[in-house]
Amino acid sequence: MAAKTTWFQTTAIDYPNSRPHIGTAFEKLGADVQARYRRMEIGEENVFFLMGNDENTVKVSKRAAELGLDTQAYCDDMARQFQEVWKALDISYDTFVQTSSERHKQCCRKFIQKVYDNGYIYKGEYGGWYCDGCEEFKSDKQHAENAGNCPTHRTPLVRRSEPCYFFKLSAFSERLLKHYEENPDFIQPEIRKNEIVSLIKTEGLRDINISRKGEDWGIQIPFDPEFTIYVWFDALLTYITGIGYGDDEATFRKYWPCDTHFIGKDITRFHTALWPAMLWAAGEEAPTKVFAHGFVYLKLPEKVGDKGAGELVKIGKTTLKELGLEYLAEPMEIIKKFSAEAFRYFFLRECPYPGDGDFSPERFVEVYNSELANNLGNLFSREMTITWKNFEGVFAGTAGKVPEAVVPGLDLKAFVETVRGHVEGCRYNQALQAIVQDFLTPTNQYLEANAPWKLVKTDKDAAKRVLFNAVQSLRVASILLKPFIPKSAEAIYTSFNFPKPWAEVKYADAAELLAQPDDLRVTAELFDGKPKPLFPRIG
RNA sequence: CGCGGCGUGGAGCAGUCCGGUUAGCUCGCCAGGCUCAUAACCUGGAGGUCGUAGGUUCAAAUCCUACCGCCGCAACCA
Repeated sequence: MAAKTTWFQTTAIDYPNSRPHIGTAFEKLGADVQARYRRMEIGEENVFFLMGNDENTVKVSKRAAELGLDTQAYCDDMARQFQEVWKALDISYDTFVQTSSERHKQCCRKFIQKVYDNGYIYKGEYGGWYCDGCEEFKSDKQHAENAGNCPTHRTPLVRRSEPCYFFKLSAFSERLLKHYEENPDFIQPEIRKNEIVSLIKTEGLRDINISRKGEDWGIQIPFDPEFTIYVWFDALLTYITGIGYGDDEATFRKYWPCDTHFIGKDITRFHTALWPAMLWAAGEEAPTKVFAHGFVYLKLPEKVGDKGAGELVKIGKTTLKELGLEYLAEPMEIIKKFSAEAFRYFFLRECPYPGDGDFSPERFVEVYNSELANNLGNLFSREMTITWKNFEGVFAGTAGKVPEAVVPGLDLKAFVETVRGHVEGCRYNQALQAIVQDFLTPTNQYLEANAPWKLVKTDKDAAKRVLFNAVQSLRVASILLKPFIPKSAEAIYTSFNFPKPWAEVKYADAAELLAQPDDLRVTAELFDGKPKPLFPRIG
């Protein structure tokens, strides 16, 4: 089988009816680590990371109307705000698609036309509970739970049916099940796959209504302009319009099929059932993998202990604002208060990407202080300082010398492979745990056991060797940490004259201890013989 | 019987799929050490009948059954 030499990944596109919160940030972070890792391994030019906003929904136009804004202007401003947050978090996306963009609309129409021409779309009638106030259909569940009334307007819902277009999703049940079976990694983690399989087996798939009538916001259906395209049918297409489907065939063919769609676990069924079916209906391949990550829940101290999902601004009956903690729902505030690197590290270390995780201010400080400040940051500081004090930052005579291993019993190659496996499997927390516990902590122990600050008084060369060896741990760790905390990792790596340029390091470079042509030396700028703390302690 | 997750020393977790060395790790706590370092780092210690009750087995946190408690999702909230 021909190996694909490119890597294409996406995150779910977000509704811009409110600003991004830590939950959405969590998804982008996990995806960003993967993109950065892939770029290290196969080169910048072969990786494409797509993100975007999902704007063609009635909710967005309503929100804009509430604010008295033009819908498009509102969308553009939200897109700007979203990207501001993603940039502050160092999310390294290559393109940001707005579904209200002309290119997306055109490509979308081409796609739906194709599906229509292929006979997978037919006209029918859709019936449901309708609210005149909301101008939308409510689910049977909402109808039942609110005694037949609209939950917001408190007026009776009326049974209404209207013509619409259906997509023949039901025609793909068998093919989907077969696809899951033949591609066991298609849906990750496995738990989500089991859910979908049992869902299809027990409930089957029904044809879905992919049109809305009489909306002025959205994408018109090319073969019947009275209708607009149902948001999901349009949103999913972002993943292909963003890489040129319908107008840049070469780029599209270079990257499709998608290597991984990163999504939240709640929208698994859209991505693993509807989406492949849509693609097949248009004669395209299904994506290679869909990774459904877990959610982050705010965990607040004491009585407020209620976990809030989704709308994170609301915790049970209390709002964050009332608690004076509103900044917690705003990634920007956390970044400003601490740092993007700290934000990245915390979520990636603390919350298992495949499962759910908690965010609490106390835990945030704890993880930051113990692992970033006390362990990694302090290790960096002590090595730099001793080296500077005793050798003016130069390890004279180490040119051509191969460093010795500092962690007893650790097979470096195997260790790097373990970390690599965790990264590729999106088990970021385990990757970080391994780096800290199995590598950085033992390096601190190595320094303690060999006490170069003492040894330097009796055997200066021996002390130099110890430090020279220990510096390698910083090199190895910085390479392994590059996808996670890019800026800090770079700061560590470039504090020495390691021969390989930072932009070119790969995970494989971390697996070997090699001699370098010049004497190793400290190149970082020091202040009074000390480096600037990488991670100042909090509190 | 809608679907799924969780319950392991004070807190947060790993281990459970493929039962078997003294049940690991982080934080906290106590006592030492060290003093190169961001009051950091290192060593040692106290603290757990692994939700409950049964069952299988030479042997169970790990497999089976029942029960209790907590939580999330349920087709446009990541």
